[in-house]
Amino acid sequence: MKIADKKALRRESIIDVSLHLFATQGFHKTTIPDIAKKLKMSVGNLYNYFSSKDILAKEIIKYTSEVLGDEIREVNQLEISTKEKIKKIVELYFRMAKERPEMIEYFLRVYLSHREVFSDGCEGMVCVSSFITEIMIFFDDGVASGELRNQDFFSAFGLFMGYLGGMVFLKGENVLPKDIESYIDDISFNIYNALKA
Amino acid sequence: MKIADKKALRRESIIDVSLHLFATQGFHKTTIPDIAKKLKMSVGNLYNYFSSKDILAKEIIKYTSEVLGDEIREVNQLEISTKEKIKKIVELYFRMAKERPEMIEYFLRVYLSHREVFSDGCEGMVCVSSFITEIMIFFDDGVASGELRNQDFFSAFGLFMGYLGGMVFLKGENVLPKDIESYIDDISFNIYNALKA
Amino acid sequence: MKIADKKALRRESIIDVSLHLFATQGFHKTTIPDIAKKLKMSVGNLYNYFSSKDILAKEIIKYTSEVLGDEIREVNQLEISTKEKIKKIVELYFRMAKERPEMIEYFLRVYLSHREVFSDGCEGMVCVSSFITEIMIFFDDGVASGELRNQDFFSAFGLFMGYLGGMVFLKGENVLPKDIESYIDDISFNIYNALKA
Amino acid sequence: MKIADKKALRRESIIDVSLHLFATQGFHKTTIPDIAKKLKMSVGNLYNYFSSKDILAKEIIKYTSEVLGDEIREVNQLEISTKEKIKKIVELYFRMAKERPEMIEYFLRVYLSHREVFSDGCEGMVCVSSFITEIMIFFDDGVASGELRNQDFFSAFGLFMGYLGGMVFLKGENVLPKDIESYIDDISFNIYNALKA
DNA sequence: GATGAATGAGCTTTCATTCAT
DNA sequence: AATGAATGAAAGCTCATTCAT
Repeated sequence: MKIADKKALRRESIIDVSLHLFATQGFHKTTIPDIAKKLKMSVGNLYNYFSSKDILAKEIIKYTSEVLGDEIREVNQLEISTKEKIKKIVELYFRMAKERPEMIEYFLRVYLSHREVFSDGCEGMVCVSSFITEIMIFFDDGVASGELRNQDFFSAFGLFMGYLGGMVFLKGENVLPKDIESYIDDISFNIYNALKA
Repeated sequence: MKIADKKALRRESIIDVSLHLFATQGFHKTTIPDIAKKLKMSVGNLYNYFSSKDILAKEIIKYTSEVLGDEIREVNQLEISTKEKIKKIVELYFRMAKERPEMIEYFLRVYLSHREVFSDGCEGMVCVSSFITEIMIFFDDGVASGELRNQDFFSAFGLFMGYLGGMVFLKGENVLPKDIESYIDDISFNIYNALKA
Repeated sequence: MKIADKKALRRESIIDVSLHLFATQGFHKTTIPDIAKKLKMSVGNLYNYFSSKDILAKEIIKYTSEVLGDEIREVNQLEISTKEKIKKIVELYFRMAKERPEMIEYFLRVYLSHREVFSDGCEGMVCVSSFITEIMIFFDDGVASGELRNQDFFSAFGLFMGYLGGMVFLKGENVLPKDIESYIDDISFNIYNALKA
Repeated sequence: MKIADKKALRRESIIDVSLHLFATQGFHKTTIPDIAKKLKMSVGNLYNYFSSKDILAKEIIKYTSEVLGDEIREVNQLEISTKEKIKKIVELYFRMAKERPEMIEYFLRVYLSHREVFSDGCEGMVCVSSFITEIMIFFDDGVASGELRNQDFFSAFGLFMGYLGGMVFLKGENVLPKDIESYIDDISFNIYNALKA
């Protein structure tokens, strides 16, 4: 394997481990030595890959946004109704919340609430644009096909994503009486009703 | 004034100042000396009122939840349709987000994302029960009057509060093209459509 | 003793100990824990007195400059000839270099050569102005009385102070074959010859 | 070109670049990777030429001392009066301070003030002997020809070099009101007066 | 010789908390 | 009740040096 590839792999493994630790233990409770230890890597070497903890946090949100964006793009490209797309998106969101909860938790618990960290370099959601763009496409397509009411994008975006985020937050607090995936139908239905033409 | 009253007042002013600082600067960026300084009080004395920073954080979320709960209770007690109540709640939420942004920001940026702090003593949302209870009453009343569809409470709660929280987050990120209060009608409409019978 | 006095004393003892360590071990080789340890004080508390290592370094040079300035002022106030004043100043400089070598060494080895540290806040010798001012007075008086040739001040200052500093440097390198105080006459004579009218 | 020559060239370019960086940024602020980067060389390879940062620093001072010594030797070999030689030396010193300030700055700001670094291997000025030797020759010649007063060498050396170093220091601090070269006459005059028979 | 990823001790600085007054 | 000096563990980050390739 080439050295460049090896470096890229190492880089991704750092993102992976940090994402996990930040999401589960919190950004401030997770120290650089914690991350290095889990990676069996020296602290100094970690800094060869990411020159500060804040920069690492920003790279993680970009990465996360891309992964989520890619998944939604696939839904956008399906030849199905907007109603069905909504369900697909809710499904994939909750599936991720179950299988790779770190990603959604990172969004909710790190990105959303450490403005000091993201204010410099991630202003105006530029670091989550991959994700936002796909939601925008979903919405525009729905409006274009006449299935969704034409309204301010952020009003629709806030509903969709605030709702899903809120549910995952409730899941994280262990207050949901049922498995989160059992809410898929109800929630898709509510979203569709809210947004339909 | 009695000494007990004086103490209660002092206690509230600590909550007030801390709420403000935590919400604007972040929980970790705000130090106990910062708070004491702003209160013109010694750190030692501050510890006579709240025995740790974490306990202070928990008392603040209880306080905030009560203030928000009280406001919603007033709406619940009005003799108006559920549709109108939705609008009133959206209005009061956005009004607070504008006039006393600390409260909503504290919810979003401190409570939501520092599980380490709130996990011991605020499990399962007990520290925000005043607020949740009122939303529950609102929902049950709506269902009882036949205006709202009978569905899992958390499914409805997630929609309502996730949506509002999401909008305030977007406001905080300065990405909303319009003043948040201009969204009141759209959002109330969406929520009503999502929840109506 | 009043608390304020106690604090002032503590502050001075920090300056004293740091001056000593910086001058003998070098600025970078001396760590804050080193200083704290020698003072039997905690690292954190040291930061209550000086908010950074650089600031501490700047306060020390001001302090040193004042002490030296005070000594020279006394000479300036004597009713003696300029020739005699030169000798007095050389004497006091070498006496200090012998009795409190840290001061002169600090000048030579810390202040002179860590521009990064002093560039912000001590530009253009403002931190050593107490000392420079007295040399200026000495020189102006000498010119006024007709004993010294009227030349550019810096040309005279460089001679006087560069010479004395150079000698102390040589002393520090242990290359002088004789005790530094035995050079007093020769050096005073040279300086006088160089500057006399 | 032979391999040995290539190595010598490389070695010199390392000295050159390091001298520049140490003199301008300070010894501790300059890292080995900084130097390697500027040389477009790997750090590992740099260590093939100089086995530690300290050793590099010592080689630089030797090199610098030789360059300065060579220049002064040329003056010593001229058939001119000691008075004229003084002026020539002041001229060359200030010319260097202007054209290749790194050298003089290295003397003043690195060699002079990092005793920890030079104490092992450069004791008693052995690393600057090339330079000192020439000054010694200058002085002995002047005494032999009857132009200079016979005094302790270090007393004369401290005057000459302390003075010149002091002036360059003042130049570096940007406090000199005039260009340093405009001081040549005054300073040469002062030095001559101080040392003449 | 040449590379640069990797090491890890050590640095400055912060801050929740305590406690003598 | 009130003060704020004092503590000290722990954080983020740096960098001279090594060594597998």
